[in-house]
Amino acid sequence: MQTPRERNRARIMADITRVGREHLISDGAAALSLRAVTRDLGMVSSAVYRYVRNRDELLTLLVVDAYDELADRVDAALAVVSPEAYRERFTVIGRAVRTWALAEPARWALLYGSPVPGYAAPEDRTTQPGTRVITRLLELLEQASAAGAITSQPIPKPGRALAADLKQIRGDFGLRSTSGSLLARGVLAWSALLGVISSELFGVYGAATFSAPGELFDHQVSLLADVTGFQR
Amino acid sequence: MQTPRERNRARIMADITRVGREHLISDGAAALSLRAVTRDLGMVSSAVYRYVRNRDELLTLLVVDAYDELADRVDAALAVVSPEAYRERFTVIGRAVRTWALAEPARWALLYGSPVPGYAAPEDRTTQPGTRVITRLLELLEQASAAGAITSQPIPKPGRALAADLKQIRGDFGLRSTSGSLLARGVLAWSALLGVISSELFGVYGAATFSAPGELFDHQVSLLADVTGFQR
DNA sequence: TGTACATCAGTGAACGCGCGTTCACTGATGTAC
DNA sequence: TGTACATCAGTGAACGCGCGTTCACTGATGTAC
Repeated sequence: MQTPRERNRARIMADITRVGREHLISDGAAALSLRAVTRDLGMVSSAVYRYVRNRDELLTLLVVDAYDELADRVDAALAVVSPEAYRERFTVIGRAVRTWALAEPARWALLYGSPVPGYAAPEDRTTQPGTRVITRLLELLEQASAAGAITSQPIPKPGRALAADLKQIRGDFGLRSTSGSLLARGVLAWSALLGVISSELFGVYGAATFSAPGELFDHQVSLLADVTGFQR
Repeated sequence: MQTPRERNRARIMADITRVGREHLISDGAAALSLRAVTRDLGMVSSAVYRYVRNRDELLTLLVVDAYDELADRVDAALAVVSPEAYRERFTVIGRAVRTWALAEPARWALLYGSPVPGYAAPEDRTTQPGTRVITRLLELLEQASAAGAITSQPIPKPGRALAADLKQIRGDFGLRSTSGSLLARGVLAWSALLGVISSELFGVYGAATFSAPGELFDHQVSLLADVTGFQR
């Protein structure tokens, strides 16, 4: 049902995204240049404007593309783990995220690193893909909790405002079994995971400190599973 | 003992750093421009080269400046807390880091956000200031541990390579009382802290999700204190 | 204390480069009858 | 099926901008005797 023109357009949009990814890798998001991308496609610089409104829109394409690829990897990794192996599923999410980040550092930086100066991701286009992974994590908490597979812990009581926020989130995501306290631990686990991965990727610990970063990561994820309450 | 010339030079170096900081805030590190900084100082663009070898050196100045200011804030915050209040000291480190990050998001991004494309911080100049805060954290673990104020926890056993790395670090930092397992938890706490702060600062959770980010942070730090083993 | 020379700070012009975006245009593809 | 018109894709020139870095230079500051 596609005309040749439509097919061509789709192909070129894909090409733009692909070349944009490559430029992200070599120059970073702040230096991403529409002209350079177009040049690599063998077009004249003004031709991109037939496909993309401006530079910000190219960035948005790349953000959405990256969120979706990351989430696809997580979903693929989860697909081969038993739905009842809650702790393992947590570990698998962590490992899949790290694996993608190590393979795609520039795109990781685009999603979870410093904001690109002058660019604000449009929420209406990035929120859905951007919440796919954390949604998986919340689903996992919900299922584990419903199955009684979460260790209750004597954690500090959230303040009033925090408790209200947590309640709101539980409503938004339809979490019935997940307590506010568990949700708070899940949020910490996710932030901590981002921190652990970014620390490794961005070189916080220096090159020579950890010779086996994979072992360090597995250990940290295991600790995070403990805090969250996943039974061993 | 300073000649007028030396005094002038020192003043201008300070001016360059100050204006550089301002540009970092408005444009980010990747777009930091020597020319723009010099222009703001009322000099002609080529004049900076009397003070700074090139753009990378300006970035290094700003990195060192930022690390030192952050560490100074942490030290100042710790100074008013009893040396035996171990858990509180942990909390105070976390809060001081967050407070600085919120006040100086661009400089935070320079230190702990995405790497600046094409720039590598020279280890001989940035490692010392860059490790000041984590050194405080490790000292705290050591003291708390020596005082028996750390709860032992049934944590996963580190693998061989990780165990060797941890042993090396304990040697480098002169940690006698700190076990490898405690050190690993401390490293997690630090990475997680970076992740929690960057998540808030870089907008990982969207603008509307948490109405009281300070409460969320305190709660998360408290959880991290638990994982690390600080007694309540 | 005064002078001759050396060092330093700042100037202004220049090199060569890349950027985002607009615009009038040509030729190809698609659509209505 | 053929033709007339509308839409679309890509061109090439242009606008106005900013960048890092080098270089020969002038005048001010510092130093040795």
